[in-house]
Order: sequence, then structure tokens, then C-alpha cells
Amino acid sequence: MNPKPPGRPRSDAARRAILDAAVALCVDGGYANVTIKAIADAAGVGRQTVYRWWPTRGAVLLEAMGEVGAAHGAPPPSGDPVADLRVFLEATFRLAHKAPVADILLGLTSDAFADEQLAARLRGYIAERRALLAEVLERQGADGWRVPVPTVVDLVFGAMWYRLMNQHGPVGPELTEQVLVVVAALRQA
Amino acid sequence: MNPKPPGRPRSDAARRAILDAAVALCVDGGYANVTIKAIADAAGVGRQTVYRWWPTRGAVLLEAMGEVGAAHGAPPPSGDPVADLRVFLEATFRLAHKAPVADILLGLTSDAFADEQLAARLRGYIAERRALLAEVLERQGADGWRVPVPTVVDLVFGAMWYRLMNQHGPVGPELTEQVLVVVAALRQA
DNA sequence: CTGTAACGAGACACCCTGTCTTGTAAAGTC
DNA sequence: GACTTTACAAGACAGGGTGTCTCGTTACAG
Repeated sequence: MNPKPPGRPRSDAARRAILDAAVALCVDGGYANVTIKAIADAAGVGRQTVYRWWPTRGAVLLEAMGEVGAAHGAPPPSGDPVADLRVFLEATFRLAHKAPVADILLGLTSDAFADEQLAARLRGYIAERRALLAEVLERQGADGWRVPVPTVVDLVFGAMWYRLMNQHGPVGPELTEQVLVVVAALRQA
Repeated sequence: MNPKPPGRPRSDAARRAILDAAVALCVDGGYANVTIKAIADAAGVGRQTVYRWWPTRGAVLLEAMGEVGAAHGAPPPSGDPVADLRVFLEATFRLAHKAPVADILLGLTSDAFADEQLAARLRGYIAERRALLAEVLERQGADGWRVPVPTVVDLVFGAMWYRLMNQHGPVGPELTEQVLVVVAALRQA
């Protein structure tokens, strides 16, 4: 039902090298340092090979982020919803601190303002992350929130991103505990 | 005590034309459309005139945003702190919706990742906006918050930015009312 | 009138973009 | 083994932005 198309098959080695090179370039040099030409050169790949499979650098980085995100899901229910939330927040905040993640996602967001296709795919990625947090929150109950759960998600992830964006405050254990206090206060008394 | 330096004085007309052109370019074409060359051409100005006073496009746009921000302060205390907060949030959300503001600030943030000087100045701008909200919040009392006021500021502005960034939800009256509920819940019972 | 510095205009080398071309490599088909 | 088809690495190419530099001009002070 999925007959192989004729011709030389896509090189998975080239795909890996491109994704890895894109992330590596972002690590040392920042998002602005990531260009299609630089990716191709660093990956030891022809530029056309990149353009054949991805329309923009954003598409490359988004696919790389997808792999990272897929490896960071919600924790299995432990029976204590608040503990689950703490675990998820700690993992998320740690992930956000890994060198290029915040830089990449912010750059993608910026690029997305001028690229509707990229914007749509980025929204999909963000929606997955939001759904993950919503699920963990609703382990405390689907009802009985003072504001809708999606708004709670926006408050929590928003505070995280806002700090990462402007680097005016830490995204760490203190924030985790404060978020837990806020979430508790948003449960009906 | 401030003797005029010799030579031709700086042209205020050129300054204005450059700032206005930068914003106009962002309105139609997005942040990516704003380049030093485009600014200079649109402003009818030599490119060197831009480089003489601003090191990067980011510096130009940040100065333009400073003017916008300066025109949007906190409302005078009405006696009802909650009403004050509502007024401030409504004005802020309306401002964030004005065509280029979100685009510019997001683009600046992205540029700032690769430009420490710009980052520092942007942090200053953000700090002003954060201080404004903190002041309005503390009209309800400087003490008695379940989490520190700066964290409340991050939650509120964070949610706003997070929605503006990813455009997954509206930044409008509903959010205003939900934020008011959250703020009320964060006052000690 | 002279000195000084900003101004508009544009030349210059450099880099990235996105497309195109060339020759080669890897798969299925006959 | 020849043929077809597609991916591959390498690089040429025009177009556009960068940041610097050089013109000749303009505005203000002494």
C-alpha cells in the first residue's frame, strides 16, 4: 500500500546531518547565525538538498524542535496531581534552559510573523505543548477552576516565556513553587 | 554648561523621518521587511545618516517604541484599585493590538539574542512596562500577595505575550476579566 | 570667510538567498 | 547489464542587504 517510488531514496544521513547542524549552529552563534548556506556547509551537504526538503531555515529548526519535544511528554499519573504538576514544570523549565531551545523557539516565532506556513506549523507544535500542560492540570479536576484551564496554561507558560524572552528573572525552582501556589489559588475554594 | 558643539547640528527632520519610516515599513511587510537600507530609502535619507545615530535596525525600532511607550502610562488613581487595573489592562491590550507593536517587540527580542547591547536596552524598556503594572497592582496593597508582585506581573504580561506570539487566543476583554479574577485570587484570603 | 560636522547620494566588497546547472550515485525496471 | 528515475555534492549566478568609505553640499559658530 506504500510502494517505493522509483529513483534514489532520500538519504537519512543527510537529513540527520542537516538537523544536527542547524541546532549546532544555533548553539554557537544564536538564531541569526543559522542560515541555509551555513547549515548546508556545516552538514557537508549541497544547498539544494536542504531546499529540496525544507522551504526555510525555520522549517528545519521546527522539525528539530519536534524531535526534542517528542522526547519530553507528561509524566505518568502518580496519584498526586500536584506532584505530577511539579515534575512536569521542573522538566519543562529544565528543557527551556537547554542552550538553544529558547533561542530557536523565539526565532521561529519571529520568522513566523512573516511566513504563514511556518506560523501554522509552529502553532501546531505550541498546541501540543499546551495540551500537555492542560492534561496535567486537569488531573486536579476538569472543573472547578476560577478561570478556564487554557487560560491557566497561558499564565504559566506565558510567565516562563516572558522571563526567557527578556531574561529579567530566573526560570527555575522558585518559579515552579510559585506557579504551584497560583494554581492552588485558582481552584475553587 | 552645554555649549553647542561646532559643525552642522543634527537634523531633527531626518530623525523623525527615520523613526516613522521604520515603523511604517514594519506595518506593511513585517519586521523582516525592516532593513537599514529600506529605512534610509523610505525616509529619503542617506544610509550613513542612519548608521551615524543608530548601530542597528533594532536600535531604531526600540527608540520608536520608547516614544509609543512614553505615551501610555498608568492611569491616575481613581480610588478603586481594581478599576484602575482594568483600565490599565484594557489600554495595554489595545496597544498590543496596534498593528506593528507586537511584531516589533518580538522582533527586537529575537535580535536581542544576538546583540547584548540591544538586549540591555530592551530589558530597560521592559522593566519600565513591568514597573508600571507593578505599581497599579500595588494600589491593592504592597503586601498580602500569595506570590511576589513581580511574579504576578510576569503571569499577566506573560499570558498576553504568549498569546500574541502564537496567536492561539485573543488578547481582549475576556482576558482582562480573567486576569482580574486571577489577581483577586492571589490576594491573601 | 574659515572650521567643523551632518547631510544626501552612491560606490565598494562581503555575505546570504533561491534557482539553476553539472556530473555522479543509488535504487527499481526491463 | 542497460535504462530510467530521483537524490546527491558542488558550485555558478543575479538579486538584495550589510557596513564602510568617499564624494560634494549644507548648516551653524566664531
